[in-house]
Amino acid sequence: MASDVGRTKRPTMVDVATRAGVSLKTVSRVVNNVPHVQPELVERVLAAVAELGFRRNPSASSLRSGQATATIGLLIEEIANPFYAMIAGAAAEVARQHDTMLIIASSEEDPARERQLLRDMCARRVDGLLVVPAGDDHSFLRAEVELGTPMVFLDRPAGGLLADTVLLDNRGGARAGVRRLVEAGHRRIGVLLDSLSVYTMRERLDGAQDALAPAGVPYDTRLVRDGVRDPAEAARVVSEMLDRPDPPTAFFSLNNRITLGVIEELHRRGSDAAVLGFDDFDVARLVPHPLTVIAYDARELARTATELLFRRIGGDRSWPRTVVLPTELIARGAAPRRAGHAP
Amino acid sequence: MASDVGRTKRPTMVDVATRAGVSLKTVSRVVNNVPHVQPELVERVLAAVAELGFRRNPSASSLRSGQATATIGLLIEEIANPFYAMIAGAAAEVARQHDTMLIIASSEEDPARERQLLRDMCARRVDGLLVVPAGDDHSFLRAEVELGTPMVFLDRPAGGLLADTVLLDNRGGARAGVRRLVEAGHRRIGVLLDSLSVYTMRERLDGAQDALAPAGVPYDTRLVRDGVRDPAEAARVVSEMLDRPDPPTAFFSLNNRITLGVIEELHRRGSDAAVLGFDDFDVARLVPHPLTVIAYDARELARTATELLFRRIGGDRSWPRTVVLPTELIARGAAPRRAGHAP
DNA sequence: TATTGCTCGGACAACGTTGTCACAATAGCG
DNA sequence: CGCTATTGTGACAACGTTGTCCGAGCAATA
Repeated sequence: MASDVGRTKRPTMVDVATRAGVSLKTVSRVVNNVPHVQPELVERVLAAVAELGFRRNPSASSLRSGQATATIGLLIEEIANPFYAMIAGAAAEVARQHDTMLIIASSEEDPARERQLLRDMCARRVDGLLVVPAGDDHSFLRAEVELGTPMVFLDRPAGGLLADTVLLDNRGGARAGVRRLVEAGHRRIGVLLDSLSVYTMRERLDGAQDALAPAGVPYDTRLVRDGVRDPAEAARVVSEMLDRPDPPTAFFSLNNRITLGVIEELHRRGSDAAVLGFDDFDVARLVPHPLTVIAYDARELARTATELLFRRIGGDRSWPRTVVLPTELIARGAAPRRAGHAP
Repeated sequence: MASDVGRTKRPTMVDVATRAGVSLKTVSRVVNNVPHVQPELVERVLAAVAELGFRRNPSASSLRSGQATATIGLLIEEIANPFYAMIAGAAAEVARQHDTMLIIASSEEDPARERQLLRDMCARRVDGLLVVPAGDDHSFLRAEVELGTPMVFLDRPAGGLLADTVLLDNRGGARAGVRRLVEAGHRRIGVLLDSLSVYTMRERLDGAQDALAPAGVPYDTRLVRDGVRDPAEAARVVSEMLDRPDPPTAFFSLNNRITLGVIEELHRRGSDAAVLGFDDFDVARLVPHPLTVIAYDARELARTATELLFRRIGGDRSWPRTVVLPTELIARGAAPRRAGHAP
């Protein structure tokens, strides 16, 4: 009589049990695929589950069992950035293969926010955490790690915490790219970068210096410009450098947003300065200027990190490891008009 | 004595209560900011919380209170796609303003997977759901909606379900763009699109037809090509159309991936056919060919939808509404060389 | 047929939190 | 000074699920 009153609440296992005429525990067993339940009962339970539209309450489940929420967290800087979008896509794909949901949170480069978000995700009992660090102190996570939440850092190393890390060979890539510029005869190379406070930028700049020194090319700080936030700013800086008495014959841009601005300005002026850019981008081959990019596989970066994370979740207790993925030099853009450099 | 044994478990409110010398309930009150607790006790509890590193277990919390997990779900097609990345970014931003986490799941255009993911997110008791539909039947969500999970659909309408929806004016945008082509004298316009099974593509094609008919331009099905999946395929189709006896003098590309291929091929051939593309993209102004794009604000789309969702979560029970956001025509790319069309 | 061994169902408690209710302590009033 | 309001605190149960344990049922064997 009263059984169908109050259609407002979600069905529970008790409802299913009543409907199927079995005990609560039997429903639990069926739902959790525990073997040795009579096939006939299994069928009755499944029928009841379907009829009532029952779905297990994961809060109750993970509260009782104390384990697994089938969720991993990904902390990045900004999801709208294509680089992180690719990271997220690859991580989601691997997560899916493990029947796991992915929670994505953006730190917006703010260490305080990063801290809060990471704590929040831990409080949600995620099974594991993928982190592109924003701050440089992650010792506050040590307690969580000891409590058993596996973590893998990617793209940048963690600060003050021994943990699995997957990085790109920023330094080696920059070194190889700049070496090629130097070998092509360039001796004045303008370098534009976003912010030296970011690990990857420092590595890339170090790589550039690595390549300059052995070739006897002086490191001219007037040709290195920090704080270039967007394409417009990059264009301005390029313009300014080209107006100097001895303008650069080549530019090294440390990320792809900057590369766009550099190319735009060079194209506008009809300059034939060489451009080397860190980060490939999908329309690179369409740009109206010859361009060499230091490319890497962001998806592979995320895939490697996520697989490592799942190994940890699966119980791998070996010593934390650091993986460094290679970069690759690729020539892109319009064919060079003819590489003639200023004297 | 035994109180500090087993440092392996997370501290609970009971631990905090013991430490602070108050009752469990008082801890709960402090943690939940319930007023009328003696300031001194609040302080003691907070101190204990800090010392033990306590964080509330959200599983237990939401199990008991039956409400709010401070999480919303976003279902999209593929997170690595820049369009969806922007959607996700804007949604995450609004979610953050509401102290809410965002779970992102990708349907990969698979209705079965969409269904499973949506159910899964509902089972997780998300506070609300943002959905870019992949399938065309969402009646299976009716039960969830009635159970009180608010949902907002965006970019495409839901099938078989009355729900809040935020769309772009695909049809109007396409109409305006094609009208401009027609007014410029084009009478043979090649149309390239991804798949007619997608709502937005159908709308855009309809919009194109809307513009052709009143101008007396015949709708030539030989100039409409479905199933153009990637830039390479688009380039092939363009090449083929240009080799016809009466080649198109303009192309309308229904998404930006196609636009890239179209432009690449036109540029390669040195053709000056006009290009109209749906979707703006960040390097559009760099492309070596004049180009008009039908642009829209994807972030605004997501923002509107997410804000609507939070209004629902906040208790707005008004009749479901549909919002249509405008598009805009923008001229991009290299300046036209001189618009001379074939006779 | 009695005994053993094995399978499988069900009663019960527990996970960590919060809502309900009742009680203690204090203040306000006649 | 005793009575009621008001405020602050705690005992208890409950959320929905799962682990433990016991015992009923049944087949195989002596």
